[in-house]
Amino acid sequence: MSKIIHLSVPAVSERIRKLEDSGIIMKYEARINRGRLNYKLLAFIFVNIEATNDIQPFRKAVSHLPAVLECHHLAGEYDYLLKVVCMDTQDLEQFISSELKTIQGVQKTNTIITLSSIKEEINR
Amino acid sequence: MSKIIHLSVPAVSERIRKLEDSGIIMKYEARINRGRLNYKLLAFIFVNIEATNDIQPFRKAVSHLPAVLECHHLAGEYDYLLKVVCMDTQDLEQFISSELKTIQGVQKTNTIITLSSIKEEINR
DNA sequence: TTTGAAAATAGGTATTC
DNA sequence: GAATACCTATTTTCAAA
Repeated sequence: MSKIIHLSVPAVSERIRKLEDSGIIMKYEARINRGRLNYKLLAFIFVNIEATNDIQPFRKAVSHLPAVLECHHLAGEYDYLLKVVCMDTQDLEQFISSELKTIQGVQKTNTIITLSSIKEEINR
Repeated sequence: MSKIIHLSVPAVSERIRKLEDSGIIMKYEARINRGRLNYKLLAFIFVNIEATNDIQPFRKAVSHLPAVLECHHLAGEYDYLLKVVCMDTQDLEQFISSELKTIQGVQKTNTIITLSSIKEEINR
């Protein structure tokens, strides 16, 4: 008998299986302490893309950059928002000049440094 | 024999145990498809806090708001950046006016709506 | 290789539509 | 009466020693 949820083990298993099958649970993953692996700098970078032809290659490029944790298409002044992790400011500079700005069509960017993170979850 | 990594099962288990014990692996979690649970709207909200006295209560308050996935302390024009999930624009309006702006010291806010997410990972 | 715990499965009942 | 969601009991699997 499961203690918290007042359901037997098989009943819980069955519910989980249904969530998996229906795609509500997408995957399971380990949560890594980035700081311990020396990725101590978190930054948000707003990006504007020059031409519509550049959009698809840009999306593909950022998808493959390991420093880019997130990439969101935005409504408003900027086109995209990137969430980026680096080791330090030098590493960030390297990322911006040698990786981000070398992508075709990347025009204006605006980088905001995070001092600390009060909360960081992936699921609601 | 593990196929991908060319290591025996006990060797892999031992590595995982060390990562857990050292705090590099912090936890394991299921990744949920938010859209399937009707949380279809993702927004970033910049926030300024009026007085230094308001900071600690603000941090505590946002930590407990389920709609707030992330809260980062920023360098630059704004003090904090929130990543927020809602069901729709009406739900977002409700969040901003009835939850966020009722927190003591929350002054100027600037909300940016996400149209789509190209990439969304938690680990580097 | 062994052993113990956890997960999967089988079989059965109550409830809902 | 068909489908669903739960139970207990049993078997199987898997990981730690």
